Amino acid sequence: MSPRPSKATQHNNLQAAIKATAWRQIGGTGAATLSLRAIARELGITAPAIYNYYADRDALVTALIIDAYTSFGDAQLAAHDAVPAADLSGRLRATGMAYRQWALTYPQRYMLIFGTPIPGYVAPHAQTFPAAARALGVIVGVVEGIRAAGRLRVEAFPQVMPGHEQAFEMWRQYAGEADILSLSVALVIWARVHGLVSLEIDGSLPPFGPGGDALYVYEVESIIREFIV
Amino acid sequence: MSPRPSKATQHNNLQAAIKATAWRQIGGTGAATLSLRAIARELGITAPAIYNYYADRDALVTALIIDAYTSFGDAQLAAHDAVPAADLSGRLRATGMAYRQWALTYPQRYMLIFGTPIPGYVAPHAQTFPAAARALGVIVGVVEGIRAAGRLRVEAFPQVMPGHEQAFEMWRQYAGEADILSLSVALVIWARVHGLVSLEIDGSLPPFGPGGDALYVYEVESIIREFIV
DNA sequence: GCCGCATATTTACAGTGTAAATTATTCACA
DNA sequence: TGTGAATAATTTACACTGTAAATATGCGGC
Repeated sequence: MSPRPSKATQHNNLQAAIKATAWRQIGGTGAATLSLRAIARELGITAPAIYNYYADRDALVTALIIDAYTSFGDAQLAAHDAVPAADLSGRLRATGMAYRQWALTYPQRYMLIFGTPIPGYVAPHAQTFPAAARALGVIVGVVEGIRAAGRLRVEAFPQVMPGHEQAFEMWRQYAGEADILSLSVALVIWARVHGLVSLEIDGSLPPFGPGGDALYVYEVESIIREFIV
Repeated sequence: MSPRPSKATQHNNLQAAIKATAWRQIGGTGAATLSLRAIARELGITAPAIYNYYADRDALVTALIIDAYTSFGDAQLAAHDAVPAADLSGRLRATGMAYRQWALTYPQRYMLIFGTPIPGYVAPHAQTFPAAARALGVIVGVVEGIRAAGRLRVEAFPQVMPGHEQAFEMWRQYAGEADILSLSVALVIWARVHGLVSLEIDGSLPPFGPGGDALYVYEVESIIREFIV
């Protein structure tokens, strides 16, 4: 085989094909067993060829994580937009339910985002942050909407440690203007749904109710009752 | 070097030494980069020698997870026993705070338990369950104490899906007698603290309050207010 | 004294990511 | 149109990984 294939036999977009194949393998055996050589094998090329498109395996994983966040954000935005802005609790409920639904539909993507799928890999927050903020910013926006309407119930809610407000500045930049209180409350809501969902995906939770989602529904309703006045 | 070292130069307890070395490496570079060969190198033996003590790498990891759960359980029990049984909210607060404290003290152990540290490794729940139930059973016991005192506030709390009660039978067996409602409530409490702690360990949360623990304290107090009447 | 078991070593194999050198194709410009 | 540079792949090589198989040595019991 010639070192450089003629344009006819060449993948028109190898960069995308590599990512697509990676997703297929992740969907099968999980993100942990992702292998550059296996991807290359499936694409009929050799492993080092991938280095023309991704600096190393970590760069590929980072691209996958960003894709996953984008897919996640799409689901969040769709749920958000399906409810009229006036229905504050409806939007919180819709985005909350969509959070779990997306995670259960794409458990591998969820673990790719929130787990530590690859040995030695640490997510470069600087690169993934925009996509992450877009996705998680939806809930932030919902909470901000509640606060702007004067219906956010919080008393003595803790404030971020002095000197660490900068962590929230990035959020504002990517997720739209939002009060620091809204951001803080959104964080704790995020933590609650994330806790339940990650345990469920891990198989540590038995299903509740006839649909298996009763515990999650209970928690979402509990969040609505606690934070919306 | 002789295939079998004379008893003088031999480790008196190689099984334990292997585990200890593994812990040291995990404490350094994290659980992801754990390597049998590196452990052997550090102990001055060859890698296959480890197979005399652990069937394969997964078996070693499983032993480490059980150890981590045991350490975790010790911390939970210590916090539990430090508060008199009559102080229901005090016990819930103490175990809740100890949960985060242990996780921040041993983040690698926490990730070993709740993450997916090794490629292709899936925790054999059947083996880890006893140690896990001992640790997580402390909160179950606290909630059961609240319920037995008639001070558990729940309304319309969801019930486990019909046919899945068996998942709770195991809990009862290892974590002591407890009402199925107490187990269910303990699960959702567990999910809440786990959500916050895992995000904090992941670096996704900025510190709150002067001590950095204000958001967690807020959540624990919120749990106490919500579930104790 | 010898046999057998336990405990290691050596060797080997199939993987992995990735660096370096090489080669063929394609494109831009004189 | 021809030539040189850039591009996109190859082959080769290295240092790892877990682990299976065969082998050798130390030690305790008959």
